[in-house]
Amino acid sequence: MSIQDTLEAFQQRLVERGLKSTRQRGLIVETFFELDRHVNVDELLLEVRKRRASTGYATVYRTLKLLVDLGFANERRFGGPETPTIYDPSFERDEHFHLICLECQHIIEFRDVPLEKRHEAIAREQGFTLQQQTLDLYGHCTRENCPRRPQA
Amino acid sequence: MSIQDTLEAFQQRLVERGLKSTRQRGLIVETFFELDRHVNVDELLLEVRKRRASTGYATVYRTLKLLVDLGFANERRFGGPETPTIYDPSFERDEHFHLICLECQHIIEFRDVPLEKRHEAIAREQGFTLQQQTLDLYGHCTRENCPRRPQA
DNA sequence: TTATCTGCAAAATTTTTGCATCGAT
DNA sequence: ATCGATGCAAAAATTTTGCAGATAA
Repeated sequence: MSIQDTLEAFQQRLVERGLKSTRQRGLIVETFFELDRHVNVDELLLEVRKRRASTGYATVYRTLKLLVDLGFANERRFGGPETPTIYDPSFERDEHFHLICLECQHIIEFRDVPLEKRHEAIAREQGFTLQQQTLDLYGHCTRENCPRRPQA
Repeated sequence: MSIQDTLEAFQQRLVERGLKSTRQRGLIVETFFELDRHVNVDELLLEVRKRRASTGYATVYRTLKLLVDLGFANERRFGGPETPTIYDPSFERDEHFHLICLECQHIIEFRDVPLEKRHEAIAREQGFTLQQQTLDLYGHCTRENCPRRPQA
């Protein structure tokens, strides 16, 4: 799904909800999807301000909440209160899971459909209708520059 | 593992780290494990103050962080920034996963050893040494008093 | 005794809100 | 024209920190 398509889908959802499709929202959402990675509010605001300097904090917060409500992003925090809240682009139940390095904070995303199905089955057994799932695996990675990289 | 055992294990870990075993810490930790459920800082402080009214916020925060560092608790937030950070008692790799009702916030904990193994295997494939894992399944539950309970 | 811990209050952070103005429909 | 959206600044909420006095080793 291209950025253009995603933007259009977003605009459409806005209208369906009786909300307005404004330049500001378009700009923020477009920037968010172009970056196409985990961002915190500051990073996104900074990027948006490169294009329109007068953009306010509140608008970015409000637009991100909107993205979450409409299912275009997930709000996450990997770690305790001191770690920043980040926003993860996601389109339509395009579930993906995370592997997080506790040392260098490097994050790998991966998909695993059988696992998704398994989770659904578990939820069903417990009388739940599954809407969303998050799986976060924390460990030590093997990247060159990881400070606690296992020796070869 | 009894509360008494857990308390002792905690005290021992403290000493190993060159930290002091104080009444305050004992009290807070004991209260935390007696409650034996997800609590936020306020709830815990309230409970601790029933036993010793002069207890300060900062000490509870600091002790909870200690519990997390020593592996006796996990710091979690189920939902966006508006949801409270909660602390979940956990002893020694006693992994458990969560099913969260999006309507009534009811939380079911469950264990699933095969799933844990599977996660370990996934991490290994990606060159990670797994240290911790969280699986959160969000959906709608079927409790009597759940506001969005499916009709029978 | 000495280093750590505690409680308080202040500070730092993060997120939300009120309100006047602006912009989309 | 109307009603929602935006930007600013202030407020609220959450978490951390500095410091003086208290406590454990």
